Amino acid sequence: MSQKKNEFLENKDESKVSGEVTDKYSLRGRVFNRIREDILSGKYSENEELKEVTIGNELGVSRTPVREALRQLELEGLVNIIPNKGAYVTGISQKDIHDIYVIRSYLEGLAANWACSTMTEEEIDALEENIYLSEFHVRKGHYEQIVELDSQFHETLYKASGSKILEHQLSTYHHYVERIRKVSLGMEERARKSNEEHAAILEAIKKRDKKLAEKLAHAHIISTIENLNKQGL
Amino acid sequence: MSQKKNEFLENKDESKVSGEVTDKYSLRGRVFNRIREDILSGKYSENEELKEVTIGNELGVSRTPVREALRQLELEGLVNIIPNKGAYVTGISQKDIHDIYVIRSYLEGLAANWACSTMTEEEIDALEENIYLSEFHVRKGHYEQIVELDSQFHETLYKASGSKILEHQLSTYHHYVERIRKVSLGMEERARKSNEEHAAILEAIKKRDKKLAEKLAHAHIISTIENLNKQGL
DNA sequence: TTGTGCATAATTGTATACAATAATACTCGT
DNA sequence: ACGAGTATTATTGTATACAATTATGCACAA
Repeated sequence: MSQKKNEFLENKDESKVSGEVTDKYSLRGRVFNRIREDILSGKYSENEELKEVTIGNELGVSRTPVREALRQLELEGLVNIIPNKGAYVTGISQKDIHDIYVIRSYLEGLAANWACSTMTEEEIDALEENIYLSEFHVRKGHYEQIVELDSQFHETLYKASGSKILEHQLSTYHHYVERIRKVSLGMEERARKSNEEHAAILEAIKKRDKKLAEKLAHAHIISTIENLNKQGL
Repeated sequence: MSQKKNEFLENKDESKVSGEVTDKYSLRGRVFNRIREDILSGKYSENEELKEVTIGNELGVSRTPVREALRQLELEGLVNIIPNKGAYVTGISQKDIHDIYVIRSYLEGLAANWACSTMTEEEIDALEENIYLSEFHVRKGHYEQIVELDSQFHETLYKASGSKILEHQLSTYHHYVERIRKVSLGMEERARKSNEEHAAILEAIKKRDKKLAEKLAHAHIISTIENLNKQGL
């Protein structure tokens, strides 16, 4: 075998994004994330066949981790596996992304509603700090940090909802549209407005006003959708 | 090895439930369904460790299909895998079930709303037949068929929503609570009422009245929750 | 030329072998 | 008796071998 010093086998640390399910430090986990990334980024085209040996060779690993990764991606809906035939890229369309945001608008509302009952003081403090910090980075134009803080805000909210199921689902969607979020928050105008909306949501939760919190969280995502439309996404 | 004629290896046909992701005819698919069933039915207790070889021996298969199944179950949230340690049963609590129904109440509403734009004549016909047939089986007390028709009704609605994402998610939840649904629809009173609600939802969709369809579909699931509470679930 | 059938190759499905890691038990000194 | 350190075992992680299935190509007849 060519033994071509594959950097994939070395690269053990990536930015730790919250809400991860798959193990980042096993080969399977890394193959999983890699393929997912490649699908979401459009490296693979719709309906393209993903062959276990080919991917394995590209990444310098055997079929085993690749197979496991593909099976998991099937459950995420990113690949379609036809038994005894192969794994085919499903990809996600513009409409899919739109649908995810609409679904999220309901579920984030629900999370905010539930969080009114279950959010702890520590979580409130964490969100206040998040908003404060984010304000700073927006002024400075630190987009990397803005995106990370946005992730943290939402993940904290999900956890604070007190529902394992809801948290799991929202995390999945949130990660799904990670790429899109980076573009969206790349506009200063939107980043600022988004943070203001976060602040309003937190205020409602602090007052334990379920209806208001739900409405604001819902509106926050709708507002994101409108922004995406403006950007032609 | 003991070679104890394991019936698991023979049993190739099970009731074909719609919305299935995993292949029922591969070993992996059958192991997956079996473990899921065992977790949902309470055969495994919370936090119990699932060892690959043990399960493999019980089912008369090697570790490979078991591993793949466990990795998939991790994504469904039914097991928690700690790298290099093991797979532990997460199970789903009463609260989880309740949460799923609340989430579904929103998403089924959304599905009904969207279906107003996208449902075809064929789908409408199928649902009308479904309701008509279901009426018959309710009168006769054929609970097996009632549950199957209920599944079909909802799966058709999901598909008619025209959203791959929404369909996928609702199917997953729907299957998650399959066991519960059987109990719920086992009450004649509820089975009858449920079918009436289906009819009302379909009428709204036929009139392409999005708001009404959404409201009725939402209420249908809420109504189911209330029924479950009545049954002490 | 076209299409059918068979041989061959490519690919997935499953089992097993080997490697790495974590859990357990044991030894030995105090 | 007790604990630290180490050897042993158990278990998971990955690679490879073999089996089953599907795709491909070629021969050959109409």
